[in-house]
Amino acid sequence: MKAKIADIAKIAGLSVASVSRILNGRGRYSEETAKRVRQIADDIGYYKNRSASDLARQSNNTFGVVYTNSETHFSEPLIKGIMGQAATDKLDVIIMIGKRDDEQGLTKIVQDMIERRVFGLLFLSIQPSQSIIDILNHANIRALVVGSATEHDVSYISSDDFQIGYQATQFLIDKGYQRIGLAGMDVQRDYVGLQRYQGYRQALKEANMKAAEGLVHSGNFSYHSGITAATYYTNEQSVDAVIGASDEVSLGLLNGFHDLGVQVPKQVGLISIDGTELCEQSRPKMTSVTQNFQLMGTRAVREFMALEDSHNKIETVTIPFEIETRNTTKQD
Amino acid sequence: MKAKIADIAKIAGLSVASVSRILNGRGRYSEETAKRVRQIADDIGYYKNRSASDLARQSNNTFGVVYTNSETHFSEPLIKGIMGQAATDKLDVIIMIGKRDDEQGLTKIVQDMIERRVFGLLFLSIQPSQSIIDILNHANIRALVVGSATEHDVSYISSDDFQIGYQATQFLIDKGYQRIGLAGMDVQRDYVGLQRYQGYRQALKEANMKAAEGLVHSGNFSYHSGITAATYYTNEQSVDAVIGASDEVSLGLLNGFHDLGVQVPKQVGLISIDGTELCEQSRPKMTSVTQNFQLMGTRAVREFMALEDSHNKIETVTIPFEIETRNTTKQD
DNA sequence: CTGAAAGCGCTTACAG
DNA sequence: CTGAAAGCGCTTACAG
Repeated sequence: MKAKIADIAKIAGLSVASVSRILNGRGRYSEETAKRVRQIADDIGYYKNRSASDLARQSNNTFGVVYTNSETHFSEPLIKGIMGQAATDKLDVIIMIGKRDDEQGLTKIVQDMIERRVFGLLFLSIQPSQSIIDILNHANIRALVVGSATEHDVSYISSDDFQIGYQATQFLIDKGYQRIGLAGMDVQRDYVGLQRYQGYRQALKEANMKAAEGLVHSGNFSYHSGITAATYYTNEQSVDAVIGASDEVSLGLLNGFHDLGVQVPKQVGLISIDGTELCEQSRPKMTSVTQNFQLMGTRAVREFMALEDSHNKIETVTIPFEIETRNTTKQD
Repeated sequence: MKAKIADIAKIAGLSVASVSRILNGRGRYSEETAKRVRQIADDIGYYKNRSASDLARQSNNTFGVVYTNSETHFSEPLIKGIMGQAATDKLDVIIMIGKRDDEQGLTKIVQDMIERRVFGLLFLSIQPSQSIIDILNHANIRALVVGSATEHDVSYISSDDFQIGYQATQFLIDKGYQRIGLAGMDVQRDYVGLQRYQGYRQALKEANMKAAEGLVHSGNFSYHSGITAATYYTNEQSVDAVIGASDEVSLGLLNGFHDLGVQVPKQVGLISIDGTELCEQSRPKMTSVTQNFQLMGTRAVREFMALEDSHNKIETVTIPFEIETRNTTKQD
């Protein structure tokens, strides 16, 4: 039988109410008896029953994060930022993991989170469908997509993907590259892909370069997408340089080119998007558009907190990125 | 105001008890009214309040997993195995993330899990201290370390680390390597490190080779450990081949050697321990002792289930591994 | 500073 | 097949 407040109360010769107040540091009580109560609680191994507490309080201070740890690598800094800020804000976070493109599984997770009455839900590396967003709205639970933009009706915290596409391309053009490929994402159906693609086109246009359709190779942000893109660019469509949609894609490109005897950066330049540790752990190290994922995580929970009182909608937040030159692009 | 059972009951003209039974599929009721009730629940957007439910049932079916996503890479398949099995067993899992070697943070997480009254706790990539284990025992919550062995008083599911050390060494000896290094873990203070080291010594001994102390280079399973080990083996202690304590260590070794102009496998052989996707994503691809992490995850939750009734202690389980030859060792 | 009491939303014997 | 009632362990006005 687990210890409960009543047990403490009996031993201390106090009422349940008083013990509750003391344990929660709420209301008035003498520090003297408080000490005794805490001692007793410790002695009998008391742990608050969260279900009872949450039920009585009719609220709780935990928020949920759902993410998928597949394909992409940037969840780590995101989580780090989130956990850090949650800790300083005395928030609890429970995490659940979903599979990408598993609508049913994701729905189950979301329902679970609703049953737990989390006060907010963060989506990492996942784009919730509109139907899931509707469920959340209906249940009156704030949702926030962090790490990537989305076309659906939720707020998000991410980099400016148009600018990422634009500046990555610009960077390559400035280096003197002519035929610039874009690989590893679906530039038609994926919202992020589309934004970046438009930035890419804009940069090319401003440089009076044509954006040959063949230069874009589709994919799903995975290592494997990079591998197949490398084959494509080697056998079917030559390029001077390519922009990889994620670090995984870029590593795939790097390895794929390597396996085909194409030298990077001597024969083809490469710039990656994300800038996680993978860029430092490849040889050659990869030049990248580095996103500030940790800051996104931090901001995400701050936004939630700011909303505690005001019932405004969460604003969409854009986090700055930077380009880090490493060894997969021409030195100048 | 969130919908509750009473609301449904009123609309349906039933008692709260009946609605509860229907929604949980417990007890007898007519399928006819059941249909009506479910419809109403759906219409008004009802979601069970888990706190109330768990409190009333005095139990719940969620277990917790705590892990750290740092340094090491094998949490992915582990989680995959866990989630898969949890889904088929209709179990809920909540995840919390801790930092390695953050005793205080870990304690907080464990307390949180106790407050939530999880019926079991899995530790991934983390070795809980004895004091944390004591807390858990005291709170009467089953704990299980998965992915690595531990000297503390908890059950665990892992590979046989002595055998890993032994067979990796044996493999290298069979290939004709003479001076065999062991890098990336603390073979004195880390339990896993110690086991593997003993296997390593045993294999050398059986081959009548001496285990020069200088061949072992300490570390913490990280990429960085690999980098420094490569420098060490290049400048201070020559080796024919080295065993990397994890894929991260091995990648560090590979890159470190590369940066120093040492060729793998031409000048030095390398075998990694873990066998995650990293081994396929490096160039050359890394030969590895491949552990079956996904199976460990699956088994972990199965063990929990098996214990539902019987109150036996969880047995320690050993999962088989295999050696996969790739390109960082001599071809024969 | 402390206690009695109501209530949070659900579940579960028990009785019918 | 259905309902009235007690109870899960805590919190929180309210009264003193």
